[in-house]
Amino acid sequence: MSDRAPQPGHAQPEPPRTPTPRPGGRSARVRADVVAATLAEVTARGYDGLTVDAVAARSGVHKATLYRRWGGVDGLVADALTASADQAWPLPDTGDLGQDLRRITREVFAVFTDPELGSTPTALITAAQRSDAGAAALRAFFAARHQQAAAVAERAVTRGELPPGTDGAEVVRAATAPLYYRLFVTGEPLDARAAERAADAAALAARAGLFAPTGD
Amino acid sequence: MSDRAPQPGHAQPEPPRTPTPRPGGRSARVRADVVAATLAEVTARGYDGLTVDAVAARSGVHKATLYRRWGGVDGLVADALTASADQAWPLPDTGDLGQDLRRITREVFAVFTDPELGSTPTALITAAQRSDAGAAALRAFFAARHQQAAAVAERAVTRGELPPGTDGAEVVRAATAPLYYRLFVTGEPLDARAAERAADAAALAARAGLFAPTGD
DNA sequence: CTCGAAATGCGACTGGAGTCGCATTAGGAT
DNA sequence: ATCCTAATGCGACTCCAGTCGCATTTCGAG
Repeated sequence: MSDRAPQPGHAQPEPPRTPTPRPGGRSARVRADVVAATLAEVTARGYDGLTVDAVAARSGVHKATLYRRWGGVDGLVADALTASADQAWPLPDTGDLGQDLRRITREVFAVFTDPELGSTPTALITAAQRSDAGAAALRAFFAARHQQAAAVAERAVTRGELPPGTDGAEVVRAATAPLYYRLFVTGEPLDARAAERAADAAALAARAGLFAPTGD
Repeated sequence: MSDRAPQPGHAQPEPPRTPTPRPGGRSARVRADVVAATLAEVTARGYDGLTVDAVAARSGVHKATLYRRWGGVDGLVADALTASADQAWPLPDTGDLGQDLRRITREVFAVFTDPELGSTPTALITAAQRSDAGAAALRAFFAARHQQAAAVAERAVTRGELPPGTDGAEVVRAATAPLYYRLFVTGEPLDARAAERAADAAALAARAGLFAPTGD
């Protein structure tokens, strides 16, 4: 407000000196607000109703800032997904692989068939498929999920229930894939029996050693 | 044409006589052009590059007509998908369920990992997930695929390889779901080994009777 | 405390998607 | 052959997502 301070004179050649010197600052607060607003918007209005303007209005951050830092709706979704990747799902430990896998698939079933619980992850996953940034965030998201859930298979290996060397993440993928397949690819209705069957089939294949290197 | 005379003088109240008397006409030709243009556009520019204007320009059909009849990009994709649902995939018949399923999953793998072959179905599936019309078309598309491919399981039942009452479509879903799961949900890379493992796991579960009503 | 630079706020501008009313064309029926 | 009507062509209009240049604020450094 005092004077202008228009970088006069100094046009010396110092291009790549400090590319990103001080990113930390209020940016952190802004980002938190924006992520929260994005999640709230995507939950309230679904993916198709998600607009940059709405996130700007809800978060109090200017629209141009959102476009500058996130590049658009895609980036917002990707960032929200990244922030959501840390949250842990309840991981069962019943002492039996089949039971554990059933719990996992039932949990997936319960979350995504509940309009309240499922709207946010559904919208997030749908939205993330549309951009490279979103796809990368989605990969990281599921990688974290798989790695986390692989523990049930690893415990089964320890118990001697599964052959050593079994790829735990692959077991989890086999168990949950039919559910996500229906939810996000074919759009077929999902029921509890399908969830159980998928878990049982995965457990069966895992016990047969199909997910171990020597099982080939 | 003889008896059914046109009541010219009769101004009697006949509101719901012929709401949509003659839809057939050049509409068929227009539709064929539009579907072809939509497929060409979605193949050439991907889903994000698909615009109504581009389809209008390529097909020679006016933009307003496209919006009137198809409602937008979503409807165009849905119609293109419906038109594509009839095309048959090569269906193996090796005499062994495991081999047949492996052929199927390898075919899926081959198509979707080939940039040339896979771009159209990939874009179509991605696009279809964004609207109700597209989702409905996608369901029909996969229903046709499943019903078609279920034949390999039904033949296995006839051979005595699978228990009677086995849900053939469910077997196919189990075999292919892990592939589509990676392709369209997690975005993980797809390899031939994963395709084989999915087929083997499905065959194993099917033989164990998990997809038969008594298998519960 | 003061200064510098980056990040944000701000509003106007642009471009294209989508809509509307009307003129024209084409197919079906008498 | 001729009329009737639905379907299409046409262009202008609206509206909103996304961009740009500049003013302002805030954080880090000295």
